Amino acid sequence: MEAAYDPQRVESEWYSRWEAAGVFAPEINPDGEPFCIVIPPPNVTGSLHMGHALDLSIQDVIIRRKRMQGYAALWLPGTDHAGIATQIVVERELAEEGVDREELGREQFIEQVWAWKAKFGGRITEQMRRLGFSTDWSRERFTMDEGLSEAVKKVFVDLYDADLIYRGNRIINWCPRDRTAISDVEVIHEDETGELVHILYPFTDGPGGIEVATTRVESMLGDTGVAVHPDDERYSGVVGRSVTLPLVGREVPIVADDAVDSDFGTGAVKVTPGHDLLDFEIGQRHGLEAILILDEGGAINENGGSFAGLDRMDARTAVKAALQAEGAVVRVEEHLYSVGHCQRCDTIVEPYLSDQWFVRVGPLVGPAIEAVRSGDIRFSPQRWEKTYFHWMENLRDWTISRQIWWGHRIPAWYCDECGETIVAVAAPRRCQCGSTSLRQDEDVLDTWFSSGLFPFSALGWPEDTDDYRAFYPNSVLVTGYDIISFWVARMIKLGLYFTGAKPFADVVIHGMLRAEDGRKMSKSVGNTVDPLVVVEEHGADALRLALMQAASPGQDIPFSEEWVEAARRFGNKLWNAVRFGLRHIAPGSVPADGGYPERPGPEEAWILSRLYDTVGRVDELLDEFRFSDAYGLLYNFAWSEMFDWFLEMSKAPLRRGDTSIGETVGVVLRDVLKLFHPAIPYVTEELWSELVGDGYIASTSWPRPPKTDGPADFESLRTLIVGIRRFRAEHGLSPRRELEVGLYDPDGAAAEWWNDQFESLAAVAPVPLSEPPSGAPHARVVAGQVQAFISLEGVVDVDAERERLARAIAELEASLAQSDKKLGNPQFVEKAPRDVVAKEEEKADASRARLEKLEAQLAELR
RNA sequence: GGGCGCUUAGCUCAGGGGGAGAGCGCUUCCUUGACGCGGAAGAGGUCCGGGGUUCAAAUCCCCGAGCGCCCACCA
Repeated sequence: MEAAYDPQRVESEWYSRWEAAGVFAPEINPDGEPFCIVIPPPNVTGSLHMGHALDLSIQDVIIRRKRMQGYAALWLPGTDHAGIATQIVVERELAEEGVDREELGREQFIEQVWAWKAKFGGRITEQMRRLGFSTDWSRERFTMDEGLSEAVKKVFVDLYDADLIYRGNRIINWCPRDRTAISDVEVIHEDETGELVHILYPFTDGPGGIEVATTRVESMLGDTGVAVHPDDERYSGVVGRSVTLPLVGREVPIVADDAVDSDFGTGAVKVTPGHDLLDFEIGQRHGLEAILILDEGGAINENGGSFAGLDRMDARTAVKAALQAEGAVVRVEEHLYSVGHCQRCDTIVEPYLSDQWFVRVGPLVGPAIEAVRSGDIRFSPQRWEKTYFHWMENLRDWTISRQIWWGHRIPAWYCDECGETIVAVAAPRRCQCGSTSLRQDEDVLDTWFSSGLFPFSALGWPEDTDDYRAFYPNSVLVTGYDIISFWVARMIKLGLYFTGAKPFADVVIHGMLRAEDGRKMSKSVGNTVDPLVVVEEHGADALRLALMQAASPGQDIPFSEEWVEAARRFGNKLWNAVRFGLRHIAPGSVPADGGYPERPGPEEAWILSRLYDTVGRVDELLDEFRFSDAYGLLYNFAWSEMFDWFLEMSKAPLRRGDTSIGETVGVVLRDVLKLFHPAIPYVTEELWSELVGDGYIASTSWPRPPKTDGPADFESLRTLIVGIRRFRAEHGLSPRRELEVGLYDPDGAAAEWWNDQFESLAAVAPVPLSEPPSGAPHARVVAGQVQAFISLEGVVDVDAERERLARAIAELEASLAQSDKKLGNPQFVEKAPRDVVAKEEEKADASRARLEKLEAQLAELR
């Protein structure tokens, strides 16, 4: 075995061997009970970021453990066509070559995107391989695959037939840069300080006027009314009258509507039905015309008169100036309000009246809420259910059409002759009116429409495939809280509606990875950390273990390279522990499972009992998706107990040629490798090949050590050894300095095996005493009934030891005083549980006994 | 306007009614044949503040402060 741990070397070969051996591809029969996770499909043109690394590391830990536990464990990978995001990327690329999308035309452009996908679509999946994720690539899916596209069409047509999809002329969010509609969840609201401009609209039929206020002054070009609250006495006389718009000259009515908030501003609101949702609704109720004043690129159109051609932001300035020139501006004040930005390109979005397709979500919401409320689907941590409910209960219809080219084209055709709309899976040849002049809708579907089907469409639905039958519903879904509304909620709604079953049983929500300073990682701030760079430096195992240790459920994580370094040191430690083992055990001699000694020696019994306990607790924690707790516990077991104590304790027996303890070293090391394998697959596989050499750790069984009772006197031994070490440290004695130590043991608890350990761990050879020594001064280390007496003669200054003792006595007295106070409280003795009281009594007794001995010793030293 | 989260060691964070923890950093010692990417022994904490419940509160409840996030038709 290589002397030094080199992550890059260790991580270079295993992945292709796992893949070639089909380790990640489950057989439905007879491998066992199915267990399935589908990946949140990343953008096909993207590259792996830290968030992916966290998300996928969690999934790999879950799936690798389940696989080891004997489940037919499927982790299904895939990528998302990511409509707008991908189109933007390809457009930008073409623009650099001087090619314009419009010039190219739709078909050619789409060809270009497919070419782009062919060229770069493998990048992110290669990166996933580098990180060691055990997805079954033989089942890889792409959201625009033929099968998945069929599923999309079927879902669209079925929802249309059920009147759950409709086309309508509504106010939607429009991104002028991307020139498409986007859904509510794709709008990011940010608070910004702008101007609230108060304008006086003069009455048409007389003097005076009505004052309105707006943050988007240019929208007044499209005003077709003014609204006030019906109960607002200030305006009771003006409802029914009309005002004349400055600049525009249009005469518009004053209406009364409940939606108006009398307490805001002047209590009168200008109504722009074409560019505001509330105004649209008011307009509908009062028959006000909706006038569009913006074109698709966000510039003022011909309805804006002399302002036509100006970008909306320039128009804002120009219209305000023109109004001021007319004296129509009453005042201008600063105003904090929230502005919607496009999630993809950060452009300010506009409310925009347009023809779009919508999913009527109302009827889908009830079952989706019930599935979570009843516990059929569980969120973990549970508090994220609140977010889910809150979002579900406040839903508006989902805008699903996008005015872009890359995506699933809407399966709707319009007849040129009669205007009929035909929605069908296959392109219709002729209309019912007989016409063959049919045009397909130009729009494509929101990307999330297809990803919302992924848990079942990726398994072959609507075909009744073996995979669908075996792996649906999925077992677990792992994702960040940022896409609960985009994705999780929609999968639940659509899954329940179309399959009649929940899409998954557990939803594991993790936090966002942040930069070291706690801020969001963002390309524009320039504080992103590329996981592949980290992997190159420290290895995939180190990054993965660091993420798992930091992944406190549902909580954001500031990324810190220090953690990765620490995790890599753990890999190094593990490496060297196995290297130590192999000095005493023949390579390949450790069985792949079992092999626990039937009559373990005391050191072995201790570590086996600790192993048993650790496996039990780790299993509980992992079943509850508490990854950081589980790996924290494992880390401490491996390092503090297995390596620092047991391996050290094994040295003396091994030197004597004790083969039994060698077997135990091998078996426990093997189980440590197994327990860590889901998090750090590479180094554990490499070490497995050295230690066990049989098959792959990736497809072996999860540890199941037998229940073993550790030796009752282990803690006494440990106390004495630590005490002697401490004695040396506090007196500045070299670890090599010989000490005369006598061991007084009235109960005979100090067995023979202790001698080895004293020699090995404390570098002393204790002499058994039949009674406590008298005369010459001694330091004393007390562990229950057993006491170690360290001769002070010629070793340390008696004064120094006296001081040391005095400090120990003071500490002990303080703790004893606390115990006595508790035990002296009758309320405590009566009301506290018996075991708590008993424990406290034990503690007090032990302290008292120890104190007595220390005081006796102090007296001896005078 | 509504909701959620966080506040614990110098730093970054776990924990969650009865012994205050980890990593990193810090101090002292150690060239023992697994590992100095290591070992041993330590120092360091009014668990944000104030009330309450309880025999017992860092932990549960209420109030407050600071920070962060999400949602909302904030003209």
